Parts: sequence; C-alpha cells; structure tokens
Amino acid sequence: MSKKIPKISDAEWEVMNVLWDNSPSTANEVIEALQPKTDWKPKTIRTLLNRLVQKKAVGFNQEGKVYTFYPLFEEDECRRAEAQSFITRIYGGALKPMIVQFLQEQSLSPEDIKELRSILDEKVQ
Amino acid sequence: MSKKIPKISDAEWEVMNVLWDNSPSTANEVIEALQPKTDWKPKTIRTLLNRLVQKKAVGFNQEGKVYTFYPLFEEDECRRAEAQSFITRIYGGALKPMIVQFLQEQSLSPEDIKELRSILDEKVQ
DNA sequence: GATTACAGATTACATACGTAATCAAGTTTT
DNA sequence: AAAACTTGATTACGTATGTAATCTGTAATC
Repeated sequence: MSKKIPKISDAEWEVMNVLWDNSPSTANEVIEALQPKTDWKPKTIRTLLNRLVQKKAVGFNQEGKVYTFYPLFEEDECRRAEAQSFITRIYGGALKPMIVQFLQEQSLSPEDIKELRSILDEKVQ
Repeated sequence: MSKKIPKISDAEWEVMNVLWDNSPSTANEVIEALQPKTDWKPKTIRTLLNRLVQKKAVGFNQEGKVYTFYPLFEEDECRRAEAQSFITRIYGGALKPMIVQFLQEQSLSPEDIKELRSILDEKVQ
C-alpha cells in the first residue's frame, strides 16, 4: 500500500481499533463495540466513520441499505506512521533516548525483558 | 511540579524545544532559533508563545518592554506525559509491542544496543 | 513634530476535531 | 394509510490548531 496514510485523530483511532479487530463491520457493530469504552452517542460514532471514509482511511461496501466498513490500511502501518511522527516530533527523530526513557521508567515482566534481549541479540549481527 | 501538564500541539512543541534549549529567551531569540527549521513568520511564533503562556506551559518575565519566556515544565516531564498518552492511544497501554516494533524496524548502532542491553540487565534484578 | 521601528496584545480566518443533532429516504410496525 | 424505526447524509456548534495579520503603545530617528 503506497498511498499516504491519513492523519487519524484520537477519537478516530478508537473507531479504527474496532475495525481492525472486526472487519468488515456495520456502523451498528462499531457502535456496540465502543459502547463499553466511550460515552459517545451513536451519531457521534457515525460521524467519525464518515470522516474516516472521507479521509480515505476506511472504505465501505453497501449491502442493501446497510454499509459495512473496513480499514484501508493495516493496523501495523498506521501504528508505524504514528510512531514515526511521534518520535520525530517529541524526540527529534532520535529513537534511543525514547527507548531508554521507557525502559528506565516502565515495568516490564521478566518474559518481556527476555524477549527484548533476544531481539537485541539478533540486532547485533 | 504537581500541576497538570497542558496539551502541547505540534507547532507549540517546536517552540518548547527552543525554550528547553535556551531559557529564558526573548521572542526574538525564539524566532531566530526557529528560522532555520521552519518557514514561520515572526508573528506566528509570537502567537504560539502567547498560546503557550495562556496554556500555562510557559511563563514570562517582563524586562523593560521586552519579555523573556521560560518553560513551566521540564522537557522530561512533557516527554513522559506525551509518551504515555501516545502509548495509551496507539498501543492500548501495552509498552512491549511498541518497543518490539521499534527494535525490529529501526537502525540502532552497536553502542546503542549495548546500552539498551545494560539497561535491560539492570531491570532483571 | 512626523515618521519609523519595535514588541506585545488583539484580531483574523481556515481547517481539524470532538460531539451530536437534524434531515431524508427507505423499511417495518401499528 | 399513518406512525415508528432505521441508517446514512448533511448540518451544527464550540474548541483547538496552524498561520499570520492588524492594532496599540512606546521609543528611536529624522
């Protein structure tokens, strides 16, 4: 997918999460999925869906009178784009200080640590 | 500092970077510092400074007719807050998948890797 | 004094975003 | 047939943001 990933806002990101977990989904399915997590009215979620369609982050198929929505970019793609933007903006593009900061401050399980170390081991070669 | 860190926008973040590097600074000093990095007109930067003051992210002292501006939060504090928000939003609060993704995709120098490993080593205990 | 320069205060305008309603058309229920 | 329901399309409105101008008061220059 070589198209440019559109900027997805915070609220829109919540909607994308639902679609990445269950795709394609009807608007009502998205509304139901978001019900436990947000106070949004159904109309709000419908608006967000439409905005994502306008932004070309989401596509839809019309089945009778009901639309089913699906993401136009993989979750990983969007995460990467967002992460890269984040690093550039907050850490001036320097990855290491960020990882250092996280590693020093956040709690990681022994299994997590082991996994990260093995990834680093692979990186050495 | 127990006050709540205000939300700093992308453009405002550029201004904060200058103030974290050189503080206190006059508006003209900020403008000069940002000149090589942005196309912004001086008025734009003055607006951003004023907004940061309104948001209580930046304070100022008046010296004659000239103001000197300084950050009201440490760079580390703001980075942490922004990073936490980012992790929550994009990775649902799960730190490990993010680090894994970065480690697998980004280029790190041997020194970087060594340092990260020693940090992980300390984490084990 | 008139003019220019300077720096902060205020205003401007368009877009993005958060939140949600109303509108419109089709379908279902009474 | 009328009313109610459903779903997408369109509209609404306030705040945030990007970008930058105009306004205002003071000081310096001519």
